[in-house]
Amino acid sequence: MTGETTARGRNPRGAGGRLRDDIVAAARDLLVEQGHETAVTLRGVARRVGIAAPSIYPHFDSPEAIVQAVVVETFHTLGSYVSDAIGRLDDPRERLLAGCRAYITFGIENPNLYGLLFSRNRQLGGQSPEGRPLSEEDLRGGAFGLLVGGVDDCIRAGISSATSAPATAIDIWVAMHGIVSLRGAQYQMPWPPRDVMEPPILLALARIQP
Amino acid sequence: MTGETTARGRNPRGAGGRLRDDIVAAARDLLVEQGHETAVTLRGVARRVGIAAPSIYPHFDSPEAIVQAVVVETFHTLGSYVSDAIGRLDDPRERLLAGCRAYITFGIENPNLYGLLFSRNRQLGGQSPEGRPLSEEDLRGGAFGLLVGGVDDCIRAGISSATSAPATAIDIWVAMHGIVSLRGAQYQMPWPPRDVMEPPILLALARIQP
DNA sequence: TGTACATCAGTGAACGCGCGTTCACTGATGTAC
DNA sequence: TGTACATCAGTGAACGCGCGTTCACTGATGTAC
Repeated sequence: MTGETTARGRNPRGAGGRLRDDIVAAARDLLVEQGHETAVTLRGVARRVGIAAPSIYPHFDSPEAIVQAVVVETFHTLGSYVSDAIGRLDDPRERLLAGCRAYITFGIENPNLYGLLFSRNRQLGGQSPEGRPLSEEDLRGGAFGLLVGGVDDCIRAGISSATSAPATAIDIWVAMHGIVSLRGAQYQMPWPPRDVMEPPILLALARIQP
Repeated sequence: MTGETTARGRNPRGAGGRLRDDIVAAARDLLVEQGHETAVTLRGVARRVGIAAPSIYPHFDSPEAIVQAVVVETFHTLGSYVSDAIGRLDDPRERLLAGCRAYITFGIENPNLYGLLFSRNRQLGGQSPEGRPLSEEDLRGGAFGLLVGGVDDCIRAGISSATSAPATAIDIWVAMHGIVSLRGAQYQMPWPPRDVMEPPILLALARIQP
């Protein structure tokens, strides 16, 4: 995530794909800094990368397609982030809490990218005019899939009294999403420290006795 | 909330303020339809109202100021909506559930306006370049204040084991916000019916035994 | 080994559009005398 | 009761800007013969 405008030479033959990566990285940087989807303009991205505006067309049909590429990348990043956090833990309760904590941390540390993932009119398979729809796989195989698995492990271990892992995962997900969104947007609220606020919410919704 | 472009005559003397209301209504309509804050352009609003673009300046310094007026209006609408829902109920548990249900209903039925209220860079007192900051009063006296009161009533009635009404209200608020945001954005998810999903979440977070 | 050619990875100028903003103005209506 | 004037509630034309998109082009590099 460098994001500086650097002098760049022409790519060697066969490495035209490098420019594609540079374009996505520049768009990501613009989104991180500006926050708004409208910050990603074709000319703005080109300036950032250090190329002429029309040079983007061989790689992306529209600015929206560039944003979509950032969305796909960010879903993968978020999934890896959560996956890494629970990777070396055994206890199902600890795994669940650690995964949720990682999810929320990612959202708080990357509020603009996180907001992009779940903004209206950007849903899985939905409205976006050009971008290819995200498959259910993109979500199921990602952070949400890990959450369902984490809840299921707690149910099987007998520490959660929940009856449906997917329904319980949805409960937890909406709470995590609310925490991320509102902490990011309403930073003037007297928020309790995360370690005080989050575990009771998560355990209550996971139907785990504290 | 009419929103049609109508022929309009000049306002009589002393009624210049009417145009202000028309401008805010047009901006609200654009936000409802388009969803994005960038849909509110000075020229677009003027077209919608049926006036020349410069005629907006005596009433608003910038498009952002128009959006801010919609935000203020919407906060009041949301507060009234919740207030009406709990108005004729006595039982504290019923009042809390009814108020929460109304909040979520407002959000689901007005997803774009709701999203505007809590979008990043639009927080109480924050970043917006021109708009006057929302006072704490705007929130405290509104829906969030009612929520704190509702939780407090349940604690005093002995049906909630929560120890802090404000902290518990925050827990409930983030969950409601998550429900509204994600139901609006991710309509492909297999959402349970609201009556099945919401009360258990709200009661669990309110620390009320079911 | 040379050389003509194709391809790749872009460039630079130009276009039309909607935008925010400015400026001088217009014409109805109330008010002072 | 008339009339000059101030004010209110706007208008219309023009500007410069950044945008997406198009078009013909350029120059390095690999490849066929």
